[in-house]
Amino acid sequence: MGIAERKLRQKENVRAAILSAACSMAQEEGWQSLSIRKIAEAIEYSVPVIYEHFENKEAILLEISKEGFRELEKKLEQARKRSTDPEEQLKALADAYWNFAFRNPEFYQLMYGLGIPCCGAGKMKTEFTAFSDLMIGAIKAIIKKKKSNPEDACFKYQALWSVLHGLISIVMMRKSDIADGMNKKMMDDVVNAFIKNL
Amino acid sequence: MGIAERKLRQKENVRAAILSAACSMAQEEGWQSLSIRKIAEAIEYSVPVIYEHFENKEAILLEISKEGFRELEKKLEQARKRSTDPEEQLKALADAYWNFAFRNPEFYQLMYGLGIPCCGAGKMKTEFTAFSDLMIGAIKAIIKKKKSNPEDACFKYQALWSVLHGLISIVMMRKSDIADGMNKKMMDDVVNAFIKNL
DNA sequence: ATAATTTTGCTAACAGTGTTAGGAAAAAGA
DNA sequence: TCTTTTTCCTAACACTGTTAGCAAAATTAT
Repeated sequence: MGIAERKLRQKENVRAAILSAACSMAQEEGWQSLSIRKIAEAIEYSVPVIYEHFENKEAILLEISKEGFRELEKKLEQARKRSTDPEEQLKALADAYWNFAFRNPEFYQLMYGLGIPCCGAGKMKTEFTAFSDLMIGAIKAIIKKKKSNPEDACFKYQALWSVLHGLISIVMMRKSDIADGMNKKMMDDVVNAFIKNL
Repeated sequence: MGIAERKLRQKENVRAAILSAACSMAQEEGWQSLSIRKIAEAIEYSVPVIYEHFENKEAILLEISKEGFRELEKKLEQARKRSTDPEEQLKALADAYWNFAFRNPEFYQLMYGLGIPCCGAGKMKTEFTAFSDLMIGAIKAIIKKKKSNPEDACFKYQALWSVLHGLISIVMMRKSDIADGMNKKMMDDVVNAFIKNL
């Protein structure tokens, strides 16, 4: 009897519809404006049906997040295959990583827990400037001492800032998902290597 | 007549109480569980009073975020002053930056828009492993080709990951607050420099 | 001191959120 | 055909941010 199978298939369809609706809604309006009720309306079912497929909203987002990781991995795998030279491979990997992030910003934000509603976009220029001045000052002094190219100061600062913030935010948001190794000692090593290379 | 001044002072007190209550509540339970009603209860006023001091919830968070930047800048300034050698200064700056982030995680999260409720902590190990395998593979191959120290592969991978994610998330969340310069071209430069130093 | 006016701060509501209890209708099996 | 199971909805609960409208208190003017 194929009845049970048809039912299972239908159930699977509803589940897929939930994820698909959540995805496209997030892509259009961002995660903040995604609600269970809107999903229910989109899939033309009532709200409790959603809870038959997912324990709660977080479970839906978790699933989509995992889908994001799978998609990213696929892109990275494709990129790696484009060359046999490891240097080219690494460049292609970084390239694919960047492209994935900015072609699927909603996915990326979900995957790394980015996106508290209120970060005051456009209203923090002075704050960031004050911070960059401090860092660039020290970097320029080191460059001068080493007689390296002073033009690089700004670029070097941005690289250092990125690595600091990246490391911190990965450890802060994903501590329980990553290997130990990533910690303060690692940051010290990175900073030392950075200085050595100025 | 000091009446007007007293009133102004009282009003300022309420405003400060709002910010203080919001801060300590966030530190205890995180930003997600902070609500206007809870703030109102904490300062022993009714809800609409809060809206006489702040346009909306976002304005409160924005203010606290700015306070965070000021605090961070203060710590960085102190760190810089501890030495006259620029290399020591830069190390101290990075150190202070890290410490600020992990001593005030709520602040840091607010400042960089970290912290969507549902990032599925602890449930993404396999996903991250798949990603790291790809990157470490390429890195190890380059190291082998260059006959560098193979022990460094893991550390190098973490550094590259950090800088990629840091750069992306800064650009993604704070594009309108930072100087241009930070873009894909910059990432390419960073990756090239990284490869050169393997 | 009394009356008018402003300021202050409240209650109560609106529209939205995630989540769940309980029951009606439809489908399947006996 | 009757019983049982599955499916799915309405309605509610306890929250959320936000605001309209009103009562009481404080200030100012008469």
